Amino acid sequence: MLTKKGAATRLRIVDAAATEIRERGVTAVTLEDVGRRSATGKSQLFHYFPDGKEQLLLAVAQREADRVLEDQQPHLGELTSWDAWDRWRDAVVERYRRQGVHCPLGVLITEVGRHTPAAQAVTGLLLERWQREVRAGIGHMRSEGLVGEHVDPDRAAGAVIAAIQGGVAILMSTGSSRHLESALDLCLDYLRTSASARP
Amino acid sequence: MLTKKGAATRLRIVDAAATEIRERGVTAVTLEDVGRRSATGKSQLFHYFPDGKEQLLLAVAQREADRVLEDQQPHLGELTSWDAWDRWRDAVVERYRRQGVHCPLGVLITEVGRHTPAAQAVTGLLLERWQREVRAGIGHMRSEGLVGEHVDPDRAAGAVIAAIQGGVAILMSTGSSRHLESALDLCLDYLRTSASARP
DNA sequence: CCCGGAGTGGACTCACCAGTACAGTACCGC
DNA sequence: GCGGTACTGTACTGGTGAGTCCACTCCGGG
Repeated sequence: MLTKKGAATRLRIVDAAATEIRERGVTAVTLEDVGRRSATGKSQLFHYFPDGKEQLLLAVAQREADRVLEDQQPHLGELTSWDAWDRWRDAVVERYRRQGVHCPLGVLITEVGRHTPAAQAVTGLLLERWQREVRAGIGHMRSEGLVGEHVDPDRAAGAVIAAIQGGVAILMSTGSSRHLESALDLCLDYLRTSASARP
Repeated sequence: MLTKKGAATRLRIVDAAATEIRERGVTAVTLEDVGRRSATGKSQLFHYFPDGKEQLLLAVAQREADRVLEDQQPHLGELTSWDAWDRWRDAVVERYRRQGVHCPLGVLITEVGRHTPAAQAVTGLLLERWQREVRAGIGHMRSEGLVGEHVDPDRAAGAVIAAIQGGVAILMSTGSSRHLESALDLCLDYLRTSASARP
């Protein structure tokens, strides 16, 4: 009950919606805009997303969430040396700098996620996966003695994720990546110096 | 051209809008809701805010921005000892924990601020004022030798602000203040240990 | 007291947009 | 090729909400 053609159309709709939202924000985008961009109509849209706009937005959020982690690979998966951490740092900054003022996921969350548990779950899962990878990296560094014993990998990873989120939030509203860079650098500096600091 | 009575009504409208937005989000709130809550009507609303909803939202954003800093006082203004920093930390965490899932300012920014320069200026100014106060605190600690010479107060303050923003963003989408606390603690720990760390 | 403008009430317009109805067409299994 | 189901186009509906209009009241100054 979903032919190859149908799947392609569905994908085209999600893509179109994601692009429109990136460019003009959730509120401004109408289903007609999505239809125009994807060369479809309302009937297709409701055919593939019977619950309408909300369901479509959820699909878009899911897609954007996946993309967030994809864009950090392969660096995020192999945080096993300070060089690797620096490469990852640069990749994160670059990714968000390129994205600029538009944070599709953030907007979707504040817009859709507040009241629907499903959308909230998307963010929660993303944060969890993200934090797990960072934590693994910190754990590895610690086991090699490159990060102090007194550092709790989970809390530190949480702090790093928060630092990135905040930096991105500020980037979104000011257009400058300075805060993001400062925040990440402070975290990395903290980890680096922790090995020799008091326990 | 604005009697005492008029000023009171205007204030009542802004208050009502702010409360409604806190409770139900920007998109969900209609001018009728605001009217009902403030015991006014559309005519008053447009009397005091000729440019309609956008102007009202801007006034609300302004008000919320002021409140953000107010709520951190007096701690924010006197970051002159580690005890004071800890009190401030607790005040920030408490403030946002109480605010919970609703970040009126954040929502207003993502909603209004993206395209209107005026709203963007509100955020920009808030961040600037905030960062200046934190920077002053770090500068003071450094001049007393409690923070390392190699720490750049401006960058560190930027990182602290970003950490808070990110912690709050995560608090908003997950309901847990753990990330906010971890992020702030990491920053404070960084500052504390910087005095004895390698330059 | 009375006049002008600030302040107020509420009905009305108008546009917009999510969602629906129902038509027709393309594709797949048999 | 044939039947049914997946797919697609389009016109329509119904509700909603921003912004307008105008008649009215209140209040302070002269």
